[in-house]
Amino acid sequence: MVNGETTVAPEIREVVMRAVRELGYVPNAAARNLVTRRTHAVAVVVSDPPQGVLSDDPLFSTVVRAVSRELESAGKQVVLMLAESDRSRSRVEEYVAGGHVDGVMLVALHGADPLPAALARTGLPVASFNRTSAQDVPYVELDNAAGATLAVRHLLERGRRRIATITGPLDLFEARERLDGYRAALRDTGRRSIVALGDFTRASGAEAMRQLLEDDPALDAVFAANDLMAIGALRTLRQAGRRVPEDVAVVGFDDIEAAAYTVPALTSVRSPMADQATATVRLLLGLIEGGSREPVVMPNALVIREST
Amino acid sequence: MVNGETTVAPEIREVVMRAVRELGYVPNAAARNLVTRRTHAVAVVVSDPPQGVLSDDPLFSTVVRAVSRELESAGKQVVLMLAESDRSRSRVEEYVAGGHVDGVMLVALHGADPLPAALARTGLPVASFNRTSAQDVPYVELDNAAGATLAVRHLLERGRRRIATITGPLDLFEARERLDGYRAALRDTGRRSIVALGDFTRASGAEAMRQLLEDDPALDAVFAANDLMAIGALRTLRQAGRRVPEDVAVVGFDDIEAAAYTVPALTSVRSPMADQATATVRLLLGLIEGGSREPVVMPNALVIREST
DNA sequence: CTGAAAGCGCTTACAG
DNA sequence: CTGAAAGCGCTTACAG
Repeated sequence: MVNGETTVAPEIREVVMRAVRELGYVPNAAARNLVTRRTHAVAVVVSDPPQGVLSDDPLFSTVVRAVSRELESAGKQVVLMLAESDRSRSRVEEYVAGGHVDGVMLVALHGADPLPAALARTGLPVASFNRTSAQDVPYVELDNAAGATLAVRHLLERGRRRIATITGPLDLFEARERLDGYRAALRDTGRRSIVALGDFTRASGAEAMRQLLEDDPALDAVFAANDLMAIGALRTLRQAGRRVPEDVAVVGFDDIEAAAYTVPALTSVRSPMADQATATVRLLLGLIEGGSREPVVMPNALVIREST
Repeated sequence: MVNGETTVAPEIREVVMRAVRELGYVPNAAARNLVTRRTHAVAVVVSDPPQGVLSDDPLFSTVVRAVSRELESAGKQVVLMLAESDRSRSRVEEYVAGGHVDGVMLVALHGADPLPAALARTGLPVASFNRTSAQDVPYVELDNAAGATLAVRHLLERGRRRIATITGPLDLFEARERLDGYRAALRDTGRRSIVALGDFTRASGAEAMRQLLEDDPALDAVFAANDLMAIGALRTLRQAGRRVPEDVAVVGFDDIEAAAYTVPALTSVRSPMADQATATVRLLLGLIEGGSREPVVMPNALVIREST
C-alpha cells in the first residue's frame, strides 16, 4: 500500500500514510534494488584526460545541466563519473558492470578512447553524446562538417579570399569533421586551405593565430573550430594591430554565451549542445525500454555578429 | 577471498582470481549495500533556481570537476543532483533519507534556501561549499569581504576617487559579503558608495553599468562583484566611449579564465574555487569519519591586469 | 483477496 | 581457522 495501491478505504489509507510520514519511513533503496534489479539511476560518464578539451569548456556545464534536467523528469538519478585516467576508466567499467545503474550516457570525444567499446561489452544500454569508434554504440551527432561549410561559405560571400582555419585536436571526431567541412567548402572554389592546429583552448587559439599570421600575412579571414580558440585568435589579431573585421574576419563555432561579449562580437556556428544532450538522454531512455538504436543528427546554423 | 584476504596460497589465489576475471564476476552492489549500510557514494547537491546564478557560471564546471576528482581518489561515487524547484528539492531530501549515500556535499547559495536545514535533519553528514542559513551545517567559506576590500583599496591606491560597485543578487551570502567589503573599504576613506544591483550574469553587468553611468557620469572606477558582470560592464563602457582604464578602472571577482582574455585584460580578485571545492569534500569526508565540524575559511588575492 | 513465505546476493557473527 | 547459517529490507509469486 505504501507503494500506492488503491484497494483500501480512503480513511485507513490516510491514517497509515500519516503514520508513515510521522515516523519518517523511507523504503530502503538497496533492498529494493536487490530484488527488482532496477536502480533508477543512470551513469553520465565524461571521459577526458585531465588536460582535456572539456576542462574549461562551457560544454561541460551545459551538457551536465541539460542531462540532469532530462533524467530528473524521467525519474532517473544522475551518477556523474569523470574518467580521466586508465585507472578511473576501469573503475567506471566495474561500476557499470556491478549493476549500479540501468544505463550509461557517454561523452567520450577522443577517437582512440577504449571506454565506449568496453561499456558496450557490459551489455547495458549505452548512448553516446557524439560518434565514437565503437560501432555498436548508438549516438547523437552534431553535423559538424555542414556547420564548418556554412561558416566558410559565409566568409566567401563576404568577399574573403584567403581563409585560414584553426583546428581542434585532430584525434577528436568533431575536430576532424569541422576541418573536413572547411576543406570541402574551399575545394568547390579552387582556393587553397591554410591550416594551423589548436586544441580547443583559448591559449591554443592565440598561438595558432600567431602562426597563421607568420605563415600567411595576407590572410583576410579565419574560421576557428570553436569559440574559445576564436577568442584567443581575436586577442592575437588585436595585439598584431589587425582590425576585425576590416582586415581579418573571424568565425567561431559553438556560439557559447561569451561569443556575444567579445570585441567585436563573434560570428559563430550555433551548435545546440543542450538539445544534443537532451536528445542523447532520450535515445538512452529509449534503449532502456528496448527502443531504436538509430543515430540522431542535430542541425546547426550560423549566428552573424560583428566579426565578419 | 575475492575481497582481498591473504590467507590462501598464492597459486590458488591466482587460479581463483583468473576464474573471477574470466567469468566477469562483479559483486552485486545492492546486496552489499543492504548488509553493510555503506554505499560509498556521496551526493553532490546543487540547489539553484533554473534562472539561477550558476547557470552559465564557470563556477559550476570548476566545482563539479574538483569535487569529482577528490571524491574519486577517496573511492567515493559522485551522485550529482540538481535541485531547481521545490519538487526536486523534496526529491533530493527523499533520496538522501533513503540511504542511497553516505553523505552530502551541498552548494546552496541562496540565503532563503530551505534545503540545507532539511538535509541536516536527515542526520546524515552534510558539508556546504559556502555559508548557509542553517547553523548546524559545517561549511567552507571564501573570505568575500576581505577580497572586495582588497579590490577597492587597490583602486584607491591607483588614485581613483569615485568608485562604484555592481553587486550580485543580495539574497546570496557571497553577494552581500562582497558589498560589505566594498563599503568597509570606502568607509575608512570617507568616500560615498555608488551601488547598482546585478545578478551575477554578463547581461546584468552591462545593464548595471548603464545605470551607473547615468547616475554618476563622473565615476572613475567600478568594482563588479564577479567577473561575468565585469565583462558586461566592459562592453557598456566601450559602447559609451569610455576608455578602460584611462577613464574608468574596472575590477572583477573570481578570476575566471576569461578574465585574461577581455579587452583590456581584467584585474580580478582570485577566488580559489577548485581549492574551496576540494576543502569542502575533505570536510565532508572528515564528517563521515566523525571528524571536526569547524568552518574553513579560504583566503584570496588580487590579480592585477590591464583594466586598472 | 489476503497473508505468510521465499528469495534477491551479499557480509558477518558464530558454531564446529 | 573454516564453513554453514542467519539476516540486511524489500518484492513477488503462491498457498490458503
